Amino acid sequence: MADVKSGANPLFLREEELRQAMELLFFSYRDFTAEPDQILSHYGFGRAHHRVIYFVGRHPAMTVSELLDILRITKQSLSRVLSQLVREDFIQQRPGTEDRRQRLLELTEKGKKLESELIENQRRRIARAYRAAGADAVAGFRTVLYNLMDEDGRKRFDHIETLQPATVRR
Amino acid sequence: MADVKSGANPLFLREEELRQAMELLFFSYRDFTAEPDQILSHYGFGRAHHRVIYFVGRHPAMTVSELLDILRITKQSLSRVLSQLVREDFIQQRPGTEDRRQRLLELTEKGKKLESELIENQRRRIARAYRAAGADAVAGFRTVLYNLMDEDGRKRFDHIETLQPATVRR
DNA sequence: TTTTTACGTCAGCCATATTGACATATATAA
DNA sequence: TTATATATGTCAATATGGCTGACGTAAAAA
Repeated sequence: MADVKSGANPLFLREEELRQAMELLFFSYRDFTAEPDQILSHYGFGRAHHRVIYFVGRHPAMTVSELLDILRITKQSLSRVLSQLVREDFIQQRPGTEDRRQRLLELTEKGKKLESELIENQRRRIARAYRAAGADAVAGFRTVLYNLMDEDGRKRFDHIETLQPATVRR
Repeated sequence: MADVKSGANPLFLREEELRQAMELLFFSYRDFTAEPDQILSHYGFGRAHHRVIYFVGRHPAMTVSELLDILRITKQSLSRVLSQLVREDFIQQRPGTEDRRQRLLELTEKGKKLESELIENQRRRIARAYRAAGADAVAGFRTVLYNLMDEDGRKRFDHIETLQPATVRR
């Protein structure tokens, strides 16, 4: 109770701190994905569909390659999920204007509706956690997750100034 | 640069903050599990084996029911993975002393070696992130993840005073 | 003694990932 | 122009890790 930071000195990462971090990640991720998984199962979809819907919603006119790069799966794996989403009219494809080999991906209205349903669910959870934890904690949460990523993945967030090392440590 | 907390006011969870949280979780978890997955594949194991090894290592003499409760999978699913680990001498079982129906689970020496290998890998990543983020950020990271969990999962951490709401918010 | 609990197992199904091989259309470089 | 590289798709086979349902055994508890 005395010292909020007692277990957090990174220079002395003791067994308990280490395990605590691993378990917090495991359990929070488990719970974070459980409800969307539930929703998706009503549509006969799984977590893979969620990821595709999410990133296409995030980056309209995304190409297949970009999506593969984000998801880090093979095109064969993506193909099954993506073509299912296209077939059932959640996502639509159109040829690229500059490069007509590309299939630019967009959510249809139906896709946007599902996207909202999934996002709203997670929004509630995140809002609750952020509110309970407070603004300073949220900043710390974002900074640690950012640094947990590979160099490569961190680039994706480089436009966000509050995540940059220089601005984060006072 | 000006305001570290600019994007973190939980009362106004804007689209960008929401998406940022979702993506930080997705990418950091993806990268956090990628290397262990690599190691495990050398043994012909997957992430499911990792989870079993981890929690048995964490709680020696754990029963099968406790493990099922943590992992939230069916006993049939666990059975395949667990019996493989027992067969290949990573985990050993012994009857409970009080209740002889139970099979108490323990890591063998071989199991402990694999556990260390996996933990050491993640320790480096966590240590790096903690060091880069700083102690305050670490406290925030832990607090947010804690609150992201279901009520139920949070109980697992209730013995850790630095995660309790009263002590976390000044 | 009966019922419940802890655990295991068999059989079959499904989702999601993999690798390898091959095809097509289009862009780009020689 | 021709050759090569790229973006995408698809077929086939395989593996992992979930699931449900059914059934069985040993031991605890009522």
